[in-house]
Amino acid sequence: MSRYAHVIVDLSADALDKLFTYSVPEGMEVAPGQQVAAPFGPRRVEGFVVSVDDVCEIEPEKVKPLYGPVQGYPVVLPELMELADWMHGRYLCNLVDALRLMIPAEMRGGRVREKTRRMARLVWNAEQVAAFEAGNPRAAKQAELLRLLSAGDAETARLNPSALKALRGKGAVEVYESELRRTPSALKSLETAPDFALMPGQRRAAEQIIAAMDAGGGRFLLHGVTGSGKTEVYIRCIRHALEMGKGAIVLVPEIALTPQMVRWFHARFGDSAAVLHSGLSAGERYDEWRRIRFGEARVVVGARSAIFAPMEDIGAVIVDEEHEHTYQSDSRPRYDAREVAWHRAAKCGAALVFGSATPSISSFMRAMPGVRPENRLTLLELRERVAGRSLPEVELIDMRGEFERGNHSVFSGRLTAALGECLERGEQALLFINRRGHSTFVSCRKCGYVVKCAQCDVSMTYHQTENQLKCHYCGATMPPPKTCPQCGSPYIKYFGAGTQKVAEEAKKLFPLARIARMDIDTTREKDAHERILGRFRSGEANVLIGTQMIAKGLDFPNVTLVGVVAADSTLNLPDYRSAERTFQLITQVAGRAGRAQKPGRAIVQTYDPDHYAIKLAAAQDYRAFYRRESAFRKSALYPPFTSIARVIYSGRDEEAVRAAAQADEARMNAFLDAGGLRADVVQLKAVEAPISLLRGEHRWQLFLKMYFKGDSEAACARMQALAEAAPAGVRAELEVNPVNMF
DNA sequence: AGCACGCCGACT
DNA sequence: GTCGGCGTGCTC
Repeated sequence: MSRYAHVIVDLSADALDKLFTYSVPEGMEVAPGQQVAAPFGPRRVEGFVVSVDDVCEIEPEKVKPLYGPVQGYPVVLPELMELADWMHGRYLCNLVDALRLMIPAEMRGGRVREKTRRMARLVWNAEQVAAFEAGNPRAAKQAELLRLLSAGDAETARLNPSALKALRGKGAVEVYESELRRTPSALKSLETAPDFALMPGQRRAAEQIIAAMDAGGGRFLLHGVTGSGKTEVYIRCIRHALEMGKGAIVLVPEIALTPQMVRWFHARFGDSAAVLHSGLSAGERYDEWRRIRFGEARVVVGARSAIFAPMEDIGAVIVDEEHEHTYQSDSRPRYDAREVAWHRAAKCGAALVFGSATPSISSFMRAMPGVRPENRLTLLELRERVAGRSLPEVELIDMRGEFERGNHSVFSGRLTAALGECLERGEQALLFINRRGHSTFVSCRKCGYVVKCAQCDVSMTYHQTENQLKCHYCGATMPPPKTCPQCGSPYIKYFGAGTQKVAEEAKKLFPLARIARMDIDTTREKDAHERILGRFRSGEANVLIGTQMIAKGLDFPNVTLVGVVAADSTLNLPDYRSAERTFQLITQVAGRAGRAQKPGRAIVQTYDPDHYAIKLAAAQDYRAFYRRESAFRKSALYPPFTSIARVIYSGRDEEAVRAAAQADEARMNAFLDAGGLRADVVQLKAVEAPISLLRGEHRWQLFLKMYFKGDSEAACARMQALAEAAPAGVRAELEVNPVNMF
């Protein structure tokens, strides 16, 4: 009986999102999840075997035989094949798009290359070596080489080439290729650390999760104030998973920003910990992946895509800082790692733990009473910081008063005084400003003209270090104008403050300040994060000024002051989550202060001190914020009470883009009426996107908001179909739960 | 995704 | 008359 393999070819196109049937030649071993090579039209493609059976549903003469397996083992575990299938339905992506997430990119297209090194090995035994040394007193270099190799094999690159050549000629030494495992730099430290003693709250939380693991699953929201030791709870759960003979996956928002977390895990779990993230070199990523695939590493710490780690028998899946939007992918497939984690944990009977000091509104809602069991998270709370440390005292400064008193600096009187005292005591400070660059916009004082990017509908930011205006959306640069391009007046003014300006003013104001600046501009190079944080950790720098990337997860014992330079910079964005993001940011940044013996203090500057997000962040009252914010979402019909989807249309021809969006609005209306879905819809509208021009392309959007219980899947499927059928010259892309609203 | 086939405009 | 534009369709 002939056997057939049903294969998804490794090409991403809607027309190829189906199984192709190949015959399996006699004697060839293939299994589901195996990567195979196959003929495809005139060419050779690679693909993933989905199933193997003896059913062939197409005309037998069309069937071609497989060339063969690419790897000797299934690269996609059965569990992950299922997960890919689920994603295919959930995220409306091609199956191959999901499958591609499950293996390192270097394994596709025959690109995989083991990194090898040429090594030299001694062939002769000790007597032969001794005899040679005795007989050739003048061959000192060769004798030295022989002695070196007696101690063990060595890389040829480190050996004297002529001596090596001579010895190879004599048959004394041979050279071989050795496969090399690359160890990511974050894992190179070999320090080890014992587990800490737990506080009662931590112990209760860990015990509950562990009990659930023993019972075959469970979902938890670990809400712990900053510095309450959530990591230690994770570690106990992972230990328990290992004791059960199971593995664990830990997701962190962005691994480059949490090197401390990685070091931590390696110190605790040694070589059984692996890291996976985009900052690894191709080879490193491949090696780590294989260590997991073959069970050498049983704990994975990684960013979003680590949820697809080829780990068998998972006991715990942990999502740290679950409120972070980096868990949502912003390119195809637009998956949400938290949802995938939820699904994967459920499938393999693992405990799922979402941890945060500032949970997302939607997660916290799931931890409230009355939620159906399949959507429920069990709330675990850590109300205290470890070792009796107190939360930082937070002080709000009304910047309007400062301005009226004639203080036009970015620092209020209070922050200036506090920073001065902090530095005098020999302690460290963190200054947070959510804008990079120097001035956020450049404008003419006479006519009000604002310099905008020619390619994007966005004002340009002045960068002093390069003396250039930059567009933060497309990266375009231009020299700052000397006179107004519109009215010719010479009164060009630079408004708003970014990290560069804050650094500059701090330098002027505080002679004691040794400043380190951390934002995208200073962290472009590899390992720059580590270098900057290293300078700060060692005390070489005593003021760290940065954007979002200093807000999270940093734990420096000597930091006693945190300054939030402009708390409302994120508050007035056209996004329903702006209050939530502002609250999270302020709470998280403030939480960086006072993490060791010395008490901490945070000073939050704002022009809007009465806004509930800012007031409640200062009070560090998550519960009150949750109540306020969820009431707002409910009354204004925003998620999680509704769901939002949109198709973004973009193209160079403004008219064509507009027409495409409006035509689809009409089609969508017809679909909703025909399908009886009208009552599920809050709003459907084709409108110009908030950023109407990006990289020279005009943008419109078809915006859909539906009630939570409505059939949004059907509506999204239709929107996806419309997007795929967009006219030539217009790109259209569906976004369900868009990451941002621009 | 590629690559072939196929039907309409400007070129030696 | 041909070369070549990229629209449509197919790949087991």
